[in-house]
Amino acid sequence: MARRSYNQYCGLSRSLDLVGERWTLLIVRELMSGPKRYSDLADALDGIGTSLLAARVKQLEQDGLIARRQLPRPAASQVYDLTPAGRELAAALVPLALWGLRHEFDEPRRPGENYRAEWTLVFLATLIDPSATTGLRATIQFRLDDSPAVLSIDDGEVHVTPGEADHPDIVVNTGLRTLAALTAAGSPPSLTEVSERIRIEGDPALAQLLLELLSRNRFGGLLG
Amino acid sequence: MARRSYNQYCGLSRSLDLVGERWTLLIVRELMSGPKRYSDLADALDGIGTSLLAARVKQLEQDGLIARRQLPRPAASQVYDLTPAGRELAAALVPLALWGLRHEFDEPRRPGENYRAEWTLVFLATLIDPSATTGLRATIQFRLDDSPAVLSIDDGEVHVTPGEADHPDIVVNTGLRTLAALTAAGSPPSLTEVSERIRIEGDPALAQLLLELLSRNRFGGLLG
DNA sequence: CCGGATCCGTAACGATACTG
DNA sequence: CAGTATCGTTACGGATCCGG
Repeated sequence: MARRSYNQYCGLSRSLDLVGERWTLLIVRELMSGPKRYSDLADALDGIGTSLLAARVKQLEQDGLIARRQLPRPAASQVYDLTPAGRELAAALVPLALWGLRHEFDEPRRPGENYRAEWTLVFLATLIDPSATTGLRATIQFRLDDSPAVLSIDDGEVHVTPGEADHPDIVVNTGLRTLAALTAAGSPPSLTEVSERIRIEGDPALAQLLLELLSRNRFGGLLG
Repeated sequence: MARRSYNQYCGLSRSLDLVGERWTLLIVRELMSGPKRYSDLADALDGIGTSLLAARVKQLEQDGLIARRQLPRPAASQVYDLTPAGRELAAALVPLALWGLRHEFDEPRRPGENYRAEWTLVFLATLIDPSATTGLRATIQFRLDDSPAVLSIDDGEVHVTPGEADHPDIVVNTGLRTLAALTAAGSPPSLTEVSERIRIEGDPALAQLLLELLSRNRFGGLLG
C-alpha cells in the first residue's frame, strides 16, 4: 500500500508527507520531554487509537525520526526516543507551537481539556540561549496551572521532564499564559513586578536569572 | 457537525486543530506568493477535490487566516489573501519548510512530481533580513529548474510572485538544491565560485549582493 | 470560464475487544 | 505492557453537474 503523498517538490509538502498525518507531530512533541514507553504515549495522547499509535511509531521509526531502545535491566521495557533528525524536526515546530500559543491567549483552558505542563515548557525551553547558561547548573520545578514539570539547566544543556524533581533549586508556580507572555516581553521584568502572577520559592538570584533567560531569548523579536 | 479537536491545552495542538488537516497548510503556502483565485488554488494544488478546497478556504476564512476580496473592475473576479494572522502563521512555517528542504537534498525531483519555483522561493525569501535592504530596489527573475518566479525587493519589503517579471534587473538561473545550500552556507560565496551552478545575467554587483543576502540571513545558524 | 455544490467509492481514523 | 484484530464512522479523492 503506497503512502499518500502531495506529490510536490517542495520542502513544506515533503515535510507534511512525512509527518503531516493526524497525531504524528504530537508524538514528536511528546518525545521532546525525554524517552517514552508505548503506554506513556497512549496515556498522554488521549483519543488516539492504540492501533493508530502503533502504526505511527512504526512509520516514524522507519523514517528515522524516532528510535526504539531497550532500557537497561531490570527495567525490562523499551522506550521510544528522538533521533538527531527527529530533534531537528522538533526544533522546527517551535514557531508553530508559539503561534498557537499566542492565538489561544484570549481563551482560557476549556473545561475537560487535557493539559500537561511539559507540552508548553518544551517549546519555551528552546527559547533559552544555551550559551547564556555556561557554567550554570540548576533544577527548576515548574507548576503551571497545577501541572508539574522540571526544567534542567546544565552548563549549556537545557532539558524538560514531566513530573516532580527530587531537590529543585527553585519552585516556580504560575500559569501558562503568564509564562508565555514573559517570553514575548523583550526586556526581563523584576521579581516584584511579576510577584502577583508568578510565585517563586527559593534563591531570588536564580529566579531573576530565569526571568532573564526566558525574556531575552534566542529569537529576540524574530517570532511574531 | 463539531470540528475534530485534539482537546489539549497546548500551542502545537491548537495550531493543528486549526490548520493541521490535509491541504490546509499548502493553501496558506500558496497565498504566500500573493492573492490567488479559487481556480488558481485548484490548479496549483493538484489532487485536491474541488469540494474539499471550497471547504478549506471557507474554514480558513472563518478562522480569520485568509480573507476573500473582490478584485476591482473589470476583473469581475474574487481572490483569497492572507490576513495578518495568516501571515504570522506563514512565518511560523518557515522552519518546517526548511527542514523538509534539507531532508530532501539527497533525493532529486521525482519524475512526474509537481514543481513551482515560488513554493521554495517564498520560504527562502523570508530569510532575507529586511533591514539589510533599506534603500534597495530590485526585481530578480529566478528560474529554478526551469520554473519562473520573481523576487522583488523594495526598501525593506521582500515579495515573491510566480511567473515572469517585465523588466528584471538580473536573471538567476539555477537549481533548487543549489539555492537551498546557499542559504545554509554561512559566508557568502563569490560569483566565480558559484558560476558553474548559478548562471546570473545582469549587474554583477547586484548579483553579489543577492548572494550575501541569502547566505548571511536572519536566522544565522539558528536553524539546523 | 469561474466558483463552486452534489454524489459516491475508497482510505483514514476512533473505539473496543482481544492476545502474547 | 505492547501491541493486533475488528468494525463502525469520518474524511478524503474523483467525477459530474450547475448557476453566474
